[in-house]
Amino acid sequence: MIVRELHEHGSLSRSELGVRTGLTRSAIRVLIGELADLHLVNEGTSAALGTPGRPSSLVNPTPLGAVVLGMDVKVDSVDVAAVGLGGEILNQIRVERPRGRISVDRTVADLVDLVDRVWAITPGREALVGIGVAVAGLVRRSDGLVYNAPNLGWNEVPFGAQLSDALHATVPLAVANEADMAVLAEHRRGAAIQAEHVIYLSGEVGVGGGVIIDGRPLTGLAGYGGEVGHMPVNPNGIACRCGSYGCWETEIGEGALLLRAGHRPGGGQGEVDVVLEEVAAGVPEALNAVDNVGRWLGVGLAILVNVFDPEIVVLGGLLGRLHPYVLARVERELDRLALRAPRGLVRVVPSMLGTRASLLGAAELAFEPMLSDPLGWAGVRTAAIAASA
Amino acid sequence: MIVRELHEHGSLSRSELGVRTGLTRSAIRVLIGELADLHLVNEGTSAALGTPGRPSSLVNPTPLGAVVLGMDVKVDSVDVAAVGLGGEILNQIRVERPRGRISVDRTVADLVDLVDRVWAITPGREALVGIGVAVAGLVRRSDGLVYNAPNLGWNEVPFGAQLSDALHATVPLAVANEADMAVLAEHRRGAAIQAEHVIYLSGEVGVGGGVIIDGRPLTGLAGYGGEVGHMPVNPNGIACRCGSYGCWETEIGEGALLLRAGHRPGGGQGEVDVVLEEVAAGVPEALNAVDNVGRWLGVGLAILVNVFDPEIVVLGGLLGRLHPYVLARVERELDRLALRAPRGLVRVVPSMLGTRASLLGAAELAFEPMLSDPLGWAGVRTAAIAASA
DNA sequence: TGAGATTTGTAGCACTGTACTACAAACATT
DNA sequence: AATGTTTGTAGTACAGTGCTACAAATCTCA
Repeated sequence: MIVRELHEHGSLSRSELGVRTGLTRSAIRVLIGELADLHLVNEGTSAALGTPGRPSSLVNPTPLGAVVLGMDVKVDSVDVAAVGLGGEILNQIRVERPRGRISVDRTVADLVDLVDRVWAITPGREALVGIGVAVAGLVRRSDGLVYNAPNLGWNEVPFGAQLSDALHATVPLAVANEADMAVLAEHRRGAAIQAEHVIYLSGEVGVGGGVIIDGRPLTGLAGYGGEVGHMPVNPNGIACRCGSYGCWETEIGEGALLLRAGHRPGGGQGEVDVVLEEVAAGVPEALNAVDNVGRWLGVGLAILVNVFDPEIVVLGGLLGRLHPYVLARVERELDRLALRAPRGLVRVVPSMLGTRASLLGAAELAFEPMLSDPLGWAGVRTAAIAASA
Repeated sequence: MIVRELHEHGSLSRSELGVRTGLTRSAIRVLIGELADLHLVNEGTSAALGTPGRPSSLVNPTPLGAVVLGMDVKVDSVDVAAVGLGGEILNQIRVERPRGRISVDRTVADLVDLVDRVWAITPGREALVGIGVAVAGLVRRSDGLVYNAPNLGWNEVPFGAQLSDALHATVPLAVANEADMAVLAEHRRGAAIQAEHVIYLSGEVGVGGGVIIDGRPLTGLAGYGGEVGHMPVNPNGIACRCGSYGCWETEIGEGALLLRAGHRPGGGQGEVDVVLEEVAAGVPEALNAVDNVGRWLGVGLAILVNVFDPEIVVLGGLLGRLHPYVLARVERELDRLALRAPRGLVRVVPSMLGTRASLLGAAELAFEPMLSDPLGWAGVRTAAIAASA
């Protein structure tokens, strides 16, 4: 509990830790001592004052006491970052890659290369406790199988196993869906801090979704949960590349926006930028395209608001950029279509972490095994080092 | 953990309890002793044999060691039952009531009356540990406020407080949505035992939904979660009595079925029975009506399957009765509209508990405070008795 | 039919983790 | 400078669980 509080909230005084965990000063003292011995926390000077009484000493998470690798396989880029305890990005390196089919082997090789480059400039390699990878596709959590990733052209790829082998990983490696990771990051360090019921929508090429319920991520049976992009919302809708019809993505995705705005759908980021400029300039076709996105965004969100009774909806990626232009229309559709009871409790806000959300979320996922049992984890690590010596 | 295992699973041998809880024989022994002193459990004769070794003695939950009242406020009936630890219904009494606006005061009075009648034939009143009430409407969990219950004509009624006062309740009273309770019961004692990811659909007059994720009920921020009946699924759909348009309920609810089958929508159970007979007899209009329900059931379930990645969908109420007639069409729509990954994992089955599901679920909810801390709860009760003496 | 194997319950002891208490330290207030 | 407040420290006590040895109850096999 202590390590988790410090990791998620940042430095806290001993007394604040006592209040948050419910432990007494005695217990806090013993535990902080153990964690300090493991270099997971360190005690700083007294906290800020202003109140009577002896000032409480500040307990900090030691960034280099536990380090993870976060990775993000996006449609047009790949990111690797080393992240320290407390969530600080130690170093991050990105490579841009062309859109379209990109082989698994090539991706694994790129990631291995980026990892080498990150370690070259990052201390604390021996403190590595986990690896997390966000992928824009459907991922089976148990083994990191990528069931399919249309934007990458992958189908049933044992990506987790392949990457773990290539990295000669000696720590847990977890693969998960991009939006699931983004909502985790926004929940802990972004726009949804302190919200326990969060819906996140990522509008990249496709539309992904991530959900936090009661503070816990929704994964579903196998890890395919939260896939809202392919909810059938329009029975009269067009065919979707997923094989279905009238998917939400066909109405609010990048392609739908570009098409309705009179641009070629495959244009990518550059073309989207043009549309956004046109919107700002008041070009009717662009305004109309954005309005259509707003309308269908509202329809789909009405479903999700009824189903989840969330307190906040976070719009990321393209949808985050569109937030100022579509908010009014979205709110109107929600008023019209969602049940009044849950509708009254929800706010729709843009992402705070932007494109880094899924990368940071992958890092958070990588911390989980250690956070759930820091002492046990450290014990195992110490034993392994002792055995190898 | 021990009391919960025994309550949810039924009698278990000591050694089975050890395996399930991870406790050693020593710990089990001490704890069983304490629980036996509180009359929550009792030890029976040796379990069935066939294996070598000393036979393990069987531990039973004592039905009268902890008793709850479960209540169910339905559209055309009200139920009250006394339920013992282990889930056994000790006594249940129902009164039928005409459909339509029924006043809150009248309902409270009916419930108080039924409670008196149940206690008159039920021993163990002093073992009461909680009261749970299922209501066909939107309920705020924190205080039992019924935000609205269209079939009862209630709006923003402080039902929980009112009922608790009228009963002079000295134990926790919780009010919750009918379908949320039904899924709880189906999960613990019905069609979805051992499934950790469950979607339940109740088709009564309206369409309600309940969801279990990772073995835990989805409530949402205030308790309004799981309200799938008013998901907007048909943008071209008709106005719904909730004020929105194209709600799922307008396509798969009782009214939609009756209307399309050429019967008057307000006909109630009797009229539904006629339609089902017509379906069995092969009347084209009725078959067509059922097919339409199947189609839209599939569309909405495709949404839910994508969002939740469940392992089982349980159909209750009217939809449960329709299950054999609509299953094929539902499966076909799922194949067409849902993502292949989660779609492949899900089964669609009828309810096992039928009309008693929400009543049993309400009882389960009532057990929760005691189950989360049986010893503490018993301590409080003992102290209260001592103080009153 | 009886000896050994197997599994379980019992009893006592040890260990771990946390709370409790008293006291010292560091600050604000007056 | 005295007093009150809050926090850290140290020692002790207590509760809960695991461990070990032993007894009890059954099955298996010669």
